[in-house]
Amino acid sequence: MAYHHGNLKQALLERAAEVIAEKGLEGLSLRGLARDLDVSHAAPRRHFPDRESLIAAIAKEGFRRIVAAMNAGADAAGPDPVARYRALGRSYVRFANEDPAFFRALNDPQVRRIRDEELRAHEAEWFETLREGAAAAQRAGWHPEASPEALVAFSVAGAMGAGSLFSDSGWVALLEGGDLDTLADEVLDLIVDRTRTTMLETTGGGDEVVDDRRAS
Amino acid sequence: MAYHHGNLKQALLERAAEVIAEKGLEGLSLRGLARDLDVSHAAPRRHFPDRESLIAAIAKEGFRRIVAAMNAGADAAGPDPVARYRALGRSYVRFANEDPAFFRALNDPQVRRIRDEELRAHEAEWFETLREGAAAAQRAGWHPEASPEALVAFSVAGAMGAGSLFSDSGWVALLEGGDLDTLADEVLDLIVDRTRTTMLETTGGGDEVVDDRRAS
DNA sequence: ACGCCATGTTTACGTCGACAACATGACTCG
DNA sequence: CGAGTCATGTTGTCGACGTAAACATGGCGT
Repeated sequence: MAYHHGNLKQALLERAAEVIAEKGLEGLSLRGLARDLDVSHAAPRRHFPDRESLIAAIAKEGFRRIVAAMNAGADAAGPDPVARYRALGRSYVRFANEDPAFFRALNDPQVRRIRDEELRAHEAEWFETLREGAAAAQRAGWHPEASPEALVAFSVAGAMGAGSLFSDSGWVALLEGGDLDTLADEVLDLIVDRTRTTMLETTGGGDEVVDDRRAS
Repeated sequence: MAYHHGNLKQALLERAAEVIAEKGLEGLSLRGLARDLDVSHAAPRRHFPDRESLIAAIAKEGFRRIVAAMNAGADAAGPDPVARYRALGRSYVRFANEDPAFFRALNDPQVRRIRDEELRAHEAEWFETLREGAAAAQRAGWHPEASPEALVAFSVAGAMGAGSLFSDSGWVALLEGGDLDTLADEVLDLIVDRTRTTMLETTGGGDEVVDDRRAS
């Protein structure tokens, strides 16, 4: 039996993700992790000086994964900026739906209050990904009448809101029938509202755009 | 000196609201409240059997206040269903912006996981308020092409998302310049998108609707 | 071979939620 | 008016947790 665990840091992160999925963020304790990994209660301290830093590490990884998923979704959506923009949001919501507890943990007030340069940078990167997507879509004729910053705020709000909604079984239970994926698609359609593209120039335009619902 | 506090329950709720504003929900402890109110550490137990029930009580009051604010906003917006719908959302975002910590606490995963019939009923009432507002707006010609349930989901997502965004100084800091109230108005405009009203029937219509930005 | 350093252990302290046993005093009813 | 009952607060205790300091182990480089 090794006195040293070998790769305790990684094991902690992995087990922590499991615990969050099972009991949520506030069910996560350093001592509990230590027990689960058959290690003394103070061992995790060598890798994470306090609970907050463990959570910060998990959150950083989470934002990294989300941004990666969003970029992958956009790339799969092809070159059209509006389709790419829609795919950003759709990928975000899909992430929220596929790993609800993890997603909710990322937006937990407890996480949002952590002062950590790296974490902030990751958050900002997510934010900027949406900003650039919205800006590109607008350059392509989407909502030409709106101010760019309003479109950013609208995009962030739409994404976070849809993520919150679809990651929470309590809210989902209040939605009547239908397939969740389909409903999420419809919500994304309302957010992106493709007939808005260049509408102010060519009234009634937009009918010829391809349906990108499944692009992500 | 009274052996009995007199109105400990109310005092606990009030002090709890302060603590949440100062340190967030996880900074709230029964023992801490007891200290603040110069009462023994077990006294709060007589009124709230555990921490969760205290939080549930606060959350119920919160949803009650939010629904009241939304209805008041809608009433102030006049009879037009679309204007009323917009006012529902605008009031929600205003609430989030005016009492950020309290608003965030209401959407805390910790709260969302509480099993409490009354709390659930209050949440559902909020949800249904938005549902009815969206349904009325649609009957008035708003987004006639969309499925009602998609509009509900879109409304809930838009509201929660905008609330999350504007109640979080971290996110707000990433928004560039401008007045927050104005930006919130613009976001609500993008959500409601009044030129959408009866657009499919009378293409290009909607220019004659009054501006209800300040209606709430 | 030696010693340093990363990594884990042990012990300890203070806070917390929760529980049980007890104290006080207000209010009721005979 | 006096006894009892009940709501409300107190004290004491337990186990879990975060955090910290002192100590142990063993791998690795010089």
